[in-house]
Amino acid sequence: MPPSSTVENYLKAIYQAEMAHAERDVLVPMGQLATALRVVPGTATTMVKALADSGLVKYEPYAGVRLTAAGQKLAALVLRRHRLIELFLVKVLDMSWAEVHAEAEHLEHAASDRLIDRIDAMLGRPAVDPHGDPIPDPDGAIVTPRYQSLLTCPLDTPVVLARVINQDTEFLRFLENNELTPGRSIRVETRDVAADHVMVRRTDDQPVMIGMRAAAKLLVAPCG
Amino acid sequence: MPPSSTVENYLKAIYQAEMAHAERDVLVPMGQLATALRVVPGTATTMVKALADSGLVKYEPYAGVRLTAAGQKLAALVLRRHRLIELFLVKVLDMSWAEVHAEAEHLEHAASDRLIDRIDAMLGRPAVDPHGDPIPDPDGAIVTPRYQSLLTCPLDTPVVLARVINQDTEFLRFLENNELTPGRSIRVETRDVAADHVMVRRTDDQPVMIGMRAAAKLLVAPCG
DNA sequence: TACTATATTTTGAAGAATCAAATGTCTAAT
DNA sequence: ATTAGACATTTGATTCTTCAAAATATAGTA
Repeated sequence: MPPSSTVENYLKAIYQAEMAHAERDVLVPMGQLATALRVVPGTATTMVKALADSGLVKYEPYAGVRLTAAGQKLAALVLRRHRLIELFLVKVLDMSWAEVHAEAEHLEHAASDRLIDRIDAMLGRPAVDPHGDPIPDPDGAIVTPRYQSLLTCPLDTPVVLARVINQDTEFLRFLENNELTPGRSIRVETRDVAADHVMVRRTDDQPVMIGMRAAAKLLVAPCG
Repeated sequence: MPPSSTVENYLKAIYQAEMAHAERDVLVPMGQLATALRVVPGTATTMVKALADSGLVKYEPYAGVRLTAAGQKLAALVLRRHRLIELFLVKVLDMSWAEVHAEAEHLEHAASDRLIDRIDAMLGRPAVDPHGDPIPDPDGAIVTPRYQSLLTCPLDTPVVLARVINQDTEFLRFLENNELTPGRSIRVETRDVAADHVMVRRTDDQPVMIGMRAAAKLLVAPCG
């Protein structure tokens, strides 16, 4: 039988936690996983042991969990569904950038491969979703460019906003209101570690001030 | 918390079983409900008792079950989601008439009111789905015209196909292949009870032969 | 090294939804 | 009025996912 949506959510969370690190072979600690899934730690332990029995993850007690190849593929396919749905909702149903994440969280478990392929075709086989997150292909393969963030990119150099790694509705609304959406050109004018902020200037010369925690979630590519 | 999809499915099944009768105040027998939901009878009994405790149905032991007003509303809203999704999949995603039912069975439990309203707006607040089933409004109100079927309509009189009460994929494919879809004009030429068939003629003069069981599932309205 | 703080696992229990099979009820025909 | 056969309910068990709280392991500090 197909994986339950609970299983899909665990795999997705592990996948995303692994991706948050540059190094390969990271182990996701149980506590972090439990927090991400909003369950108590014991629940995550129980569930991860079950996933390990199904061969979807490698579980190392007291150390953490890592996806197997099978688990990675399944997780990537969930992400594929999620991201195609998000883009579809924005492009076709004209929903807001900020609200589609929550909607896709539910629909990703209900949409058939058939439907997802239709959506994919209608959108012209897109490479990224509205947040700039890459969309895995039907085999689960995914290309994830390594971007710099607003914290690491060169100062006073035009860059293009490529990806936002934070699905929080309020944060996305803030970005939308300030025209800081993927595709936009900007440059970082100053960084003040003491004040914990980054000063960004848009092409229309409007300045936007962003806290460093938030700035780390905005990824940029060299201009051009 | 919102009703589980299991609860939604029970309510929907009861609603549809009630609708299958012309009389008001029918009691749906447990066996029929169990069959519709593909569970053993005992499961249906257990579940229906829980629904009764939530005030969604009236349960009469050994007699059957009936929706309360609250249950009716919830059921109608599930049907609303289901039918809008079906129509959307056909019109916007160009999916086949025959395949959207199964897809909608899953999506109906995952789509938010927000999304459903978007879809409704995009489709121009339609009154019926691709099978001619009426779409309840956002309050759960529904207008269900009483049609005649191919078994009861006058002979040799042009009528328009209004509704198909059977979601079986193979049957729908058969109808599609024979151009017997809602909106089409036809007339019934002969009925042969002994041979158990009805002979229908399309506007293009092509004859189609249909068994009586199937003919009962095709509802028609007077022409014009 | 011993200790403490933090993270993790274990244990026991719960609710939702299901099944198999035993039991009970109803109806209609003898 | 009895009873066979159909239908419905009950009982006991199972799977999945979760929690609370007790028990245990690990890592860092003194």
